[in-house]
Amino acid sequence: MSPALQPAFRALADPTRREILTSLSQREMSLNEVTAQFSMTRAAVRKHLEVLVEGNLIHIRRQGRETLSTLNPDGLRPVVDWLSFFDQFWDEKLDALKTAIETETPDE
Amino acid sequence: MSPALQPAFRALADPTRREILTSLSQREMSLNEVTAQFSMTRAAVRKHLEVLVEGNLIHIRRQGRETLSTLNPDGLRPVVDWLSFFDQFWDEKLDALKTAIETETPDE
DNA sequence: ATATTATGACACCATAAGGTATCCTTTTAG
DNA sequence: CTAAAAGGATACCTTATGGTGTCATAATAT
Repeated sequence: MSPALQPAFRALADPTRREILTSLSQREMSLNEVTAQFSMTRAAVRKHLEVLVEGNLIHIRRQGRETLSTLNPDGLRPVVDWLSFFDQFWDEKLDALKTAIETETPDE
Repeated sequence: MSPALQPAFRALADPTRREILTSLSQREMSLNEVTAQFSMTRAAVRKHLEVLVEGNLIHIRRQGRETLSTLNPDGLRPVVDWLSFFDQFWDEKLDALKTAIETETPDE
């Protein structure tokens, strides 16, 4: 149950995989359906799906003769959490801006 | 002024680079200082820094004989924005939970 | 002036990554 | 039963990546 941050970040590093995630956010899709959205072979897409599984960003299940993939939003949690550490720096800038504005327009 | 999402995600995909970002969040550091935190050569670290610059996640400036790197928190913005699209799925789950709770304890 | 410090610039390497093509197996429609 | 549909599994290929080593160069301390 470890965070598994690396596999997730690794999975997100490829544009094709990010696009796949966006597609799967709409609905569950078979390998052929996912493949139809790209100009690459089914085998290539299958590899991307496997990387996404390793990153815990999607789930795959076999139904009959097709392989259905579904988005696993929770897998993004570790990533978002890691990034949230840097929120403080944005906040600091907002605070600085707020202070600047207040100082700029002294009310009394 | 484009988002440049890919270079940022690419830069974040490596654990060493993520660690560098964390270090730089503390203070500006020279190449030697950054290198001291890892068990790899200065050249290797320098390459990582270059990738971080391409991802717009840090800034580098030459001061005298040293090269100082500083964190650029704003560079994370495109990444966070992209990820925020998926927040809705978490919210949906929260809503489902809330609904479940409300249903579970009918008040009247 | 002269080491020493801090890098830049390359050349080079092994492995990981992203893709393709081919062949085999499992389901399912006729 | 038989062919088409949907994938799985390999083997292979090219480039990108993450690293190392070596040598040259700009700043600095003595």
